[in-house]
Amino acid sequence: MDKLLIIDGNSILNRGFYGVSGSNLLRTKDGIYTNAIYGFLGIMQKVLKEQKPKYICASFDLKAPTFRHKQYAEYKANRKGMPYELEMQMSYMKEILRLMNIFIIEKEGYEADDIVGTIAKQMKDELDVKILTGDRDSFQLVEDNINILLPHTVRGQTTMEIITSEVIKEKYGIEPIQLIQVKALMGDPSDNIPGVPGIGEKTALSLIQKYNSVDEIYSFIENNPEQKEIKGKQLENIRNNRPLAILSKELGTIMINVPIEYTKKDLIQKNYNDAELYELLKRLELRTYIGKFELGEIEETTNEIDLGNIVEIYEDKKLDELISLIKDKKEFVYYFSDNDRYTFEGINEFIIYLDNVTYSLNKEYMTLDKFKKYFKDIFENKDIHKIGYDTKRDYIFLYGIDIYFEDVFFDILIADYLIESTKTKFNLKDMIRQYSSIVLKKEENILNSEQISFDLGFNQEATNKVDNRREIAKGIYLSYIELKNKLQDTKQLELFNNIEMRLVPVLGNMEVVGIQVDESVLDELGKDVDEKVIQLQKDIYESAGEEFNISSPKQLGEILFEKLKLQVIKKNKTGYSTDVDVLESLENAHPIIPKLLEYRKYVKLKTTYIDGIRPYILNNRIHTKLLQTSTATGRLSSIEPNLQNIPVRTEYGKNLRKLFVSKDNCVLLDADYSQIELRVLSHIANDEVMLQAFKDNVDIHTLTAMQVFDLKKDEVKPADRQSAKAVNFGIVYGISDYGLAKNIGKGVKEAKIYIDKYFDTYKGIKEYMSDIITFAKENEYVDTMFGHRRYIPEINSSNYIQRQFGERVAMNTAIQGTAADIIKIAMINIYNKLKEESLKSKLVLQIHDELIIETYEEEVEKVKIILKEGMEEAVSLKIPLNVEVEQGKNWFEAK
DNA sequence: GTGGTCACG
DNA sequence: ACGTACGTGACCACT
Repeated sequence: MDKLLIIDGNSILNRGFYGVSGSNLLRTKDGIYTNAIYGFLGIMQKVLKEQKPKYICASFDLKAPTFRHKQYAEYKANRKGMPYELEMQMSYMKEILRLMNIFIIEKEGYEADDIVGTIAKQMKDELDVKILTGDRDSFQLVEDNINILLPHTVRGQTTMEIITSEVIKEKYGIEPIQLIQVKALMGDPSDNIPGVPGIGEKTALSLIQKYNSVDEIYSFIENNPEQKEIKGKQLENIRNNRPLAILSKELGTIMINVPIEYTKKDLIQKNYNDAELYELLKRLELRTYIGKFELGEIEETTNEIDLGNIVEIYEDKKLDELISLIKDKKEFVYYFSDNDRYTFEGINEFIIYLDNVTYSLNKEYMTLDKFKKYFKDIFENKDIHKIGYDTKRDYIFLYGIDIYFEDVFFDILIADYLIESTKTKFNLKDMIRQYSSIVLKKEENILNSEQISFDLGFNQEATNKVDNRREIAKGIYLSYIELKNKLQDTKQLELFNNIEMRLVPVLGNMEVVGIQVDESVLDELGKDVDEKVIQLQKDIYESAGEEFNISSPKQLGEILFEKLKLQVIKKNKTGYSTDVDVLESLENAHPIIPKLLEYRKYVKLKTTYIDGIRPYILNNRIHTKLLQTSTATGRLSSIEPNLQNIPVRTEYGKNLRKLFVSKDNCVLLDADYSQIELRVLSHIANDEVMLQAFKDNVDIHTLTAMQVFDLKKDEVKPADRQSAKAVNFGIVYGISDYGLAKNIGKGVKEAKIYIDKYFDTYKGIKEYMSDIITFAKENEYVDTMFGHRRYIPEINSSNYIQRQFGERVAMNTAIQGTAADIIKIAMINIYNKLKEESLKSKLVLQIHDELIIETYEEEVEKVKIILKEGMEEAVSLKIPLNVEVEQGKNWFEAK
């Protein structure tokens, strides 16, 4: 049977609007908002690709003064109007659909979902109907030939959940059509459907599962006055609110008889009006979709921008002139066009831009000696301002040829990250387009990734195909101007200059230096782990009575919950959950469980940490990449390999830390902040009680236990302290009773009492949490003490879950982010101090609240002080920061 | 390429 | 009534 795709236009546009909203909503240079359209097309494109429907249509609400009935008018009036930014996108969206020759159905006085319902029911016998909507209310339409495609957008990635009758039955235990009955009872506040007071989803579902419908519930009650199945307050509510239930049922029912006229032929998907569609998408600056909808090969050009001249430098006289011009102007833009940044040979071209002229120094002319002769001074002179993109890469490349690029003036990559810190993927081409409207001619001739790499394998031929030199140079320059203003506007310029830019050489240096490893540790530990894994595998097979892939959650789930009939604790999208929580709660249910837990532990150790790390060892050192632009809070992250999550919590896993050693004549100094996040919180919130506790150096978890559980100091048992610790962590994460309850394995009620007690004790923190949420709701962002800003559009979402998430983020970001800022400052100060004092010891790792320095034996005493004081005195808070320093030949000993 | 799981702060 | 603790990255299975 051919497929028909019916799009609920309003719902999907809404989805697009709230799904695609970064810091500043996507808009064109003429100020047309396009984020909802962007999201709509993204979802639609995905569905078209997956479903390939032969028939297609879309419907939209059309408001009119005619209403279904009087109550409806009131109901409608109560609904929140569309934001202006969304409303203005509606007509463009319809126009795009028209140009795609997609049949649009609207009818005065009817909503999109009613039209969708009507068409679906009318066409279900002839066509395989798929309804694309983000509205769960539409589930009631599902039947054998009608499925719902429900888009989920997570971090810009769209996935489609297919809702069939089976899914509904599985999920709710009722037929799809009965969802109307459920809704009649529970209501829906967001849609102003009242429902029966005191009845929520749980009760409504169980009632319908039992009695099938609202009517049957009422006849049951009436015909059995003696019944005891429904009783008390609930019975009273149901009995007294029959009119509400009936009204709610009516309001919650999607119409399937809207008078609309169309023929099956109207619904056929025809060809797009390519040329016009192309023009419109271009005007809306939605270039990605021009490609995705295959609207031909588009040669985009950059109009109206004066790219300036290009000057090829091929003789020393010209180069001398350029150098003196640079020294005169003291500021220039540069870019290394390359296919391998690790070596000088990998650079194809070096471009410099100033005074609207692009200078090109190509590799035939620019030998290594010449480059060093002319540019070492330039790059090492901090009074000459260098503006670039991904300057940490440049630092590393230049370091390799003995040029020490220690003062970065402006990196547009990092500037862009500060402007949009929730973004994780950056590339030069998009950035230039966004900030300068210059469009690079072809993808292949610039690098796509901002990360440094020791083994980039770019194809050299592709690299020189298109001449984009002026576009890149001018693009970086214009981005710099634009970003500088944005940093100013968002009050982040100081953070950018004093912290982020000064951190670049620190991180570059740490990457180049790397950390020494003793590979024999891996060999020995590997052998041990292998043996354990093999034995455990054997035990598990025996216990299960068959062999299967233990690492497959699917196969494991079948064994545990079908074959061994263990109790299902938790489910996930794909089936049974088998995570630690589940296994631990089944610990005594079957002898296979402890074996599985152990198996998982050893396999993790082997795959991720033993076999996983080995390939990164280069001349006995590991050079992890420290990313400065990957987290929303301002923390760093570590990749290839990740050295910020090396095991420490279990005795056995900890042994891996013996892998990380100091080189000859050195030791590792390891320093970490004690309770930095809580200290930061007490400072920001200005909470007297907690500040005093830190001043007196009392154990904060014990104090919390005393306050929250009403105990005297000697009455606090280790378990109490443990629970109190969880509460403190919870506060930092943005507390919720449910989350806390889950973590400490107690009831939600109990958790709530703890939280109330906590806020009773730490009144300043309570006030701070409520203030920060208010601030975030008003401004849709929060920031750290040093101004690192994070936008939280979710905080005003109409979706409860998203909104709650937004609130937790608001509470957590300033704390986590400020701590991140502080250790960055410490790193900068320590790095510079080591340099100033001509010490050879080097920073080698940062693990969020911990720094490791590979320290020469003769420098230990000096470095210890620099490290400790550098961290403790990074900032001055109302209370001291406490740092503990340890030393050892390896990381295990030094911790 | 995504989801599940698990390592860290 | 609603269903989650905050921030990351790597590995495996599976589609």
